[in-house]
Amino acid sequence: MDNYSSDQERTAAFARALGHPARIAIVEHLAQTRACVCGDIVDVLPLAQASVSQHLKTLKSAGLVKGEVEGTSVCYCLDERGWQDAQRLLGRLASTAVECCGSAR
Amino acid sequence: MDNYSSDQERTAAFARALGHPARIAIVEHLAQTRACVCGDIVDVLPLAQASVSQHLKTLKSAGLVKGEVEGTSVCYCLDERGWQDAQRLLGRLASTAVECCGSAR
DNA sequence: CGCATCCATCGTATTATCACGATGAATATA
DNA sequence: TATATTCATCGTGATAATACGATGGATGCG
Repeated sequence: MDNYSSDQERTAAFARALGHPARIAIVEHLAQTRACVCGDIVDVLPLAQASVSQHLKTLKSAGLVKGEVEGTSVCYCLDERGWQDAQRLLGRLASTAVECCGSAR
Repeated sequence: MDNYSSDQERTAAFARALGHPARIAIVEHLAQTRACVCGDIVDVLPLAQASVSQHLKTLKSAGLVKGEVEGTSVCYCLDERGWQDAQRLLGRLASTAVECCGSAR
Protein backbone atom coordinates (compact mmCIF):
# COMPACT_ATOMS: atom_id res chain seq x y z
CA MET A 1 0.00 0.00 0.00
CA ASP A 2 2.87 2.41 0.58
CA ASN A 3 5.51 1.52 -1.91
CA TYR A 4 5.05 4.93 -3.43
CA SER A 5 5.02 8.36 -1.90
CA SER A 6 1.80 10.14 -1.12
CA ASP A 7 2.43 12.66 -3.87
CA GLN A 8 3.11 9.94 -6.37
CA GLU A 9 -0.14 8.25 -5.48
CA ARG A 10 -2.09 11.47 -5.65
CA THR A 11 -0.56 12.52 -8.93
CA ALA A 12 -1.38 9.16 -10.43
CA ALA A 13 -4.91 9.35 -9.06
CA PHE A 14 -5.51 12.72 -10.70
CA ALA A 15 -4.05 11.49 -13.95
CA ARG A 16 -6.09 8.35 -13.85
CA ALA A 17 -9.27 10.32 -13.27
CA LEU A 18 -8.51 12.25 -16.45
CA GLY A 19 -7.51 9.14 -18.33
CA HIS A 20 -10.68 8.73 -20.32
CA PRO A 21 -11.91 10.87 -23.21
CA ALA A 22 -15.43 10.92 -21.82
CA ARG A 23 -14.19 12.47 -18.59
CA ILE A 24 -12.09 14.96 -20.52
CA ALA A 25 -15.21 15.90 -22.45
CA ILE A 26 -17.17 16.27 -19.23
CA VAL A 27 -14.54 18.56 -17.75
CA GLU A 28 -14.35 20.64 -20.90
CA HIS A 29 -18.08 20.96 -20.98
CA LEU A 30 -18.24 22.03 -17.37
CA ALA A 31 -15.50 24.57 -18.00
CA GLN A 32 -17.13 25.98 -21.13
CA THR A 33 -20.63 26.45 -19.82
CA ARG A 34 -19.26 28.10 -16.77
CA ALA A 35 -22.57 27.78 -15.04
CA CYS A 36 -23.33 24.45 -13.53
CA VAL A 37 -24.77 21.95 -15.89
CA CYS A 38 -26.80 18.99 -14.88
CA GLY A 39 -28.05 16.12 -16.99
CA ASP A 40 -27.24 17.97 -20.19
CA ILE A 41 -23.95 16.15 -19.99
CA VAL A 42 -25.77 13.01 -20.96
CA ASP A 43 -26.98 14.68 -24.15
CA VAL A 44 -23.49 15.85 -25.03
CA LEU A 45 -21.83 12.47 -24.61
CA PRO A 46 -22.35 9.35 -26.68
CA LEU A 47 -22.98 7.32 -23.55
CA ALA A 48 -25.91 6.02 -21.60
CA GLN A 49 -27.03 7.87 -18.51
CA ALA A 50 -25.66 5.25 -16.18
CA SER A 51 -22.23 5.47 -17.76
CA VAL A 52 -22.13 9.25 -17.48
CA SER A 53 -23.11 8.99 -13.85
CA GLN A 54 -20.28 6.54 -13.34
CA HIS A 55 -17.75 8.90 -14.92
CA LEU A 56 -19.05 11.75 -12.82
CA LYS A 57 -18.60 9.63 -9.74
CA THR A 58 -15.00 8.98 -10.75
CA LEU A 59 -14.34 12.68 -11.19
CA LYS A 60 -16.09 13.44 -7.94
CA SER A 61 -14.10 10.98 -5.88
CA ALA A 62 -10.92 12.36 -7.43
CA GLY A 63 -11.94 15.76 -6.12
CA LEU A 64 -12.11 17.34 -9.55
CA VAL A 65 -15.86 17.83 -9.69
CA LYS A 66 -18.52 18.78 -7.21
CA GLY A 67 -22.22 18.02 -7.34
CA GLU A 68 -25.09 19.88 -5.76
CA VAL A 69 -28.63 18.67 -5.60
CA GLU A 70 -30.95 21.25 -7.12
CA GLY A 71 -34.51 20.15 -7.00
CA THR A 72 -34.96 17.03 -9.02
CA SER A 73 -31.68 17.39 -10.87
CA VAL A 74 -28.06 17.60 -9.81
CA CYS A 75 -25.80 20.46 -10.63
CA TYR A 76 -22.17 19.70 -11.38
CA CYS A 77 -19.22 21.98 -11.56
CA LEU A 78 -15.46 21.83 -11.32
CA ASP A 79 -13.92 21.74 -7.88
CA GLU A 80 -11.40 24.53 -7.82
CA ARG A 81 -9.42 23.13 -4.94
CA GLY A 82 -8.92 19.77 -6.57
CA TRP A 83 -7.82 21.42 -9.77
CA GLN A 84 -5.26 23.49 -7.94
CA ASP A 85 -3.77 20.35 -6.48
CA ALA A 86 -3.85 18.57 -9.82
CA GLN A 87 -2.24 21.50 -11.55
CA ARG A 88 0.47 21.69 -8.94
CA LEU A 89 1.25 17.98 -8.96
CA LEU A 90 1.03 17.43 -12.69
CA GLY A 91 2.73 20.73 -13.47
CA ARG A 92 5.64 19.88 -11.24
CA LEU A 93 6.13 16.71 -13.20
CA ALA A 94 6.02 18.37 -16.57
CA SER A 95 8.35 21.20 -15.62
CA THR A 96 11.18 18.84 -14.84
CA ALA A 97 11.00 17.14 -18.21
CA VAL A 98 14.44 17.67 -19.66
CA GLU A 99 15.76 15.64 -22.51
CA CYS A 100 19.13 14.02 -22.36
CA CYS A 101 20.30 11.23 -24.60
CA GLY A 102 19.10 12.51 -27.94
CA SER A 103 20.80 15.89 -27.88
CA ALA A 104 23.42 15.65 -25.19
CA ARG A 105 25.49 12.90 -26.71
CA MET B 1 -14.01 5.04 -32.60
CA ASP B 2 -14.31 8.79 -33.08
CA ASN B 3 -16.93 9.91 -30.68
CA TYR B 4 -14.40 12.20 -29.10
CA SER B 5 -12.18 14.85 -30.59
CA SER B 6 -8.57 14.15 -31.35
CA ASP B 7 -7.45 16.45 -28.57
CA GLN B 8 -9.72 14.78 -26.09
CA GLU B 9 -8.34 11.39 -27.02
CA ARG B 10 -4.77 12.61 -26.82
CA THR B 11 -5.30 14.35 -23.51
CA ALA B 12 -6.83 11.23 -22.05
CA ALA B 13 -4.02 9.12 -23.44
CA PHE B 14 -1.39 11.28 -21.75
CA ALA B 15 -3.32 11.22 -18.51
CA ARG B 16 -3.78 7.49 -18.63
CA ALA B 17 -0.07 7.00 -19.24
CA LEU B 18 0.57 8.92 -16.03
CA GLY B 19 -2.21 7.16 -14.17
CA HIS B 20 -0.05 4.78 -12.20
CA PRO B 21 2.28 5.58 -9.30
CA ALA B 22 5.00 3.37 -10.73
CA ARG B 23 5.05 5.40 -13.91
CA ILE B 24 5.06 8.62 -11.95
CA ALA B 25 8.04 7.30 -10.04
CA ILE B 26 9.78 6.38 -13.28
CA VAL B 27 9.24 9.84 -14.72
CA GLU B 28 10.45 11.50 -11.54
CA HIS B 29 13.52 9.34 -11.49
CA LEU B 30 14.32 10.12 -15.09
CA ALA B 31 13.87 13.80 -14.42
CA GLN B 32 16.03 13.78 -11.29
CA THR B 33 18.98 11.88 -12.64
CA ARG B 34 18.99 14.11 -15.64
CA ALA B 35 21.34 11.79 -17.42
CA CYS B 36 19.80 8.75 -19.01
CA VAL B 37 19.27 5.86 -16.71
CA CYS B 38 18.93 2.30 -17.76
CA GLY B 39 18.04 -0.71 -15.70
CA ASP B 40 18.62 1.17 -12.49
CA ILE B 41 14.93 1.90 -12.64
CA VAL B 42 14.29 -1.68 -11.71
CA ASP B 43 16.32 -1.24 -8.54
CA VAL B 44 14.41 1.87 -7.58
CA LEU B 45 10.96 0.39 -8.01
CA PRO B 46 9.32 -2.37 -5.97
CA LEU B 47 8.52 -4.28 -9.14
CA ALA B 48 9.91 -7.11 -11.16
CA GLN B 49 11.93 -6.36 -14.24
CA ALA B 50 9.16 -7.45 -16.58
CA SER B 51 6.69 -5.11 -14.92
CA VAL B 52 9.05 -2.15 -15.18
CA SER B 53 9.58 -2.93 -18.83
CA GLN B 54 5.84 -2.95 -19.31
CA HIS B 55 5.46 0.47 -17.67
CA LEU B 56 8.29 1.82 -19.77
CA LYS B 57 6.55 0.56 -22.86
CA THR B 58 3.39 2.35 -21.80
CA LEU B 59 5.29 5.60 -21.33
CA LYS B 60 7.11 5.10 -24.60
CA SER B 61 4.00 4.54 -26.67
CA ALA B 62 2.47 7.60 -25.08
CA GLY B 63 5.45 9.58 -26.35
CA LEU B 64 6.59 10.62 -22.89
CA VAL B 65 9.78 8.58 -22.81
CA LYS B 66 12.42 7.63 -25.32
CA GLY B 67 14.75 4.67 -25.27
CA GLU B 68 18.13 4.30 -26.86
CA VAL B 69 20.05 1.08 -27.08
CA GLU B 70 23.48 1.51 -25.59
CA GLY B 71 25.46 -1.63 -25.81
CA THR B 72 23.80 -4.35 -23.86
CA SER B 73 21.57 -1.99 -21.94
CA VAL B 74 18.94 0.55 -22.91
CA CYS B 75 19.08 4.18 -21.99
CA TYR B 76 15.82 5.92 -21.19
CA CYS B 77 15.03 9.56 -20.96
CA LEU B 78 12.04 11.85 -21.12
CA ASP B 79 10.80 12.84 -24.56
CA GLU B 80 10.70 16.61 -24.55
CA ARG B 81 8.30 16.86 -27.45
CA GLY B 82 5.75 14.57 -25.84
CA TRP B 83 5.97 16.49 -22.60
CA GLN B 84 5.35 19.76 -24.39
CA ASP B 85 2.19 18.32 -25.88
CA ALA B 86 1.10 16.84 -22.58
CA GLN B 87 1.76 20.10 -20.78
CA ARG B 88 -0.19 22.04 -23.37
CA LEU B 89 -3.17 19.69 -23.41
CA LEU B 90 -3.37 19.09 -19.67
CA GLY B 91 -2.54 22.68 -18.85
CA ARG B 92 -5.30 23.96 -21.08
CA LEU B 93 -7.71 21.81 -19.13
CA ALA B 94 -6.58 22.97 -15.74
CA SER B 95 -6.54 26.65 -16.65
CA THR B 96 -10.22 26.67 -17.44
CA ALA B 97 -11.20 25.21 -14.11
CA VAL B 98 -13.52 27.80 -12.66
CA GLU B 99 -15.86 27.04 -9.86
CA CYS B 100 -19.48 27.98 -10.02
CA CYS B 101 -22.21 26.53 -7.86
CA GLY B 102 -20.54 26.72 -4.49
CA SER B 103 -19.73 30.40 -4.51
CA ALA B 104 -21.96 31.90 -7.17
CA ARG B 105 -25.26 31.02 -5.65
C1' DC C 1 -52.19 11.15 -4.13
C1' DG C 2 -50.56 9.60 -8.68
C1' DC C 3 -47.23 10.18 -12.12
C1' DA C 4 -43.29 11.79 -14.50
C1' DT C 5 -38.46 13.27 -14.34
C1' DC C 6 -33.83 12.99 -12.92
C1' DC C 7 -30.23 10.65 -11.20
C1' DA C 8 -27.61 6.95 -8.45
C1' DT C 9 -26.88 2.33 -7.78
C1' DC C 10 -27.01 -2.70 -8.82
C1' DG C 11 -25.95 -6.60 -11.52
C1' DT C 12 -23.45 -8.22 -15.32
C1' DA C 13 -20.71 -8.88 -19.47
C1' DT C 14 -16.74 -7.43 -21.86
C1' DT C 15 -12.42 -5.69 -22.08
C1' DA C 16 -8.15 -3.65 -20.27
C1' DT C 17 -4.61 -3.22 -16.75
C1' DC C 18 -1.20 -5.00 -13.69
C1' DA C 19 2.22 -8.16 -12.00
C1' DC C 20 4.96 -12.08 -12.36
C1' DG C 21 7.94 -16.07 -13.97
C1' DA C 22 9.77 -17.96 -18.01
C1' DT C 23 11.78 -17.50 -22.35
C1' DG C 24 14.29 -15.30 -26.09
C1' DA C 25 17.02 -11.78 -28.69
C1' DA C 26 21.00 -8.83 -28.68
C1' DT C 27 25.29 -7.44 -27.17
C1' DA C 28 29.55 -7.66 -24.42
C1' DT C 29 33.24 -10.38 -22.55
C1' DA C 30 36.22 -14.30 -21.58
C1' DT D 1 32.71 -20.18 -29.46
C1' DA D 2 30.85 -20.22 -24.93
C1' DT D 3 28.86 -17.50 -21.11
C1' DA D 4 26.87 -13.69 -18.82
C1' DT D 5 24.19 -9.46 -18.84
C1' DT D 6 20.42 -6.62 -20.13
C1' DC D 7 16.13 -6.01 -21.61
C1' DA D 8 11.68 -7.19 -24.34
C1' DT D 9 8.16 -10.24 -25.05
C1' DC D 10 5.05 -14.17 -24.10
C1' DG D 11 1.74 -16.51 -21.39
C1' DT D 12 -1.13 -16.36 -17.45
C1' DG D 13 -3.78 -15.13 -13.46
C1' DA D 14 -5.88 -11.59 -10.77
C1' DT D 15 -7.91 -7.31 -10.46
C1' DA D 16 -10.00 -3.09 -12.21
C1' DA D 17 -12.35 -0.31 -15.70
C1' DT D 18 -16.04 0.35 -18.97
C1' DA D 19 -20.70 0.25 -20.70
C1' DC D 20 -25.33 -0.98 -20.48
C1' DG D 21 -30.21 -2.14 -19.02
C1' DA D 22 -32.91 -2.41 -15.09
C1' DT D 23 -34.31 -0.84 -10.72
C1' DG D 24 -35.12 2.39 -6.98
C1' DG D 25 -35.17 6.81 -4.38
C1' DA D 26 -36.05 11.66 -4.40
C1' DT D 27 -38.20 15.63 -6.01
C1' DG D 28 -41.61 18.37 -8.72
C1' DC D 29 -46.08 18.80 -10.89
C1' DG D 30 -50.91 18.00 -12.02
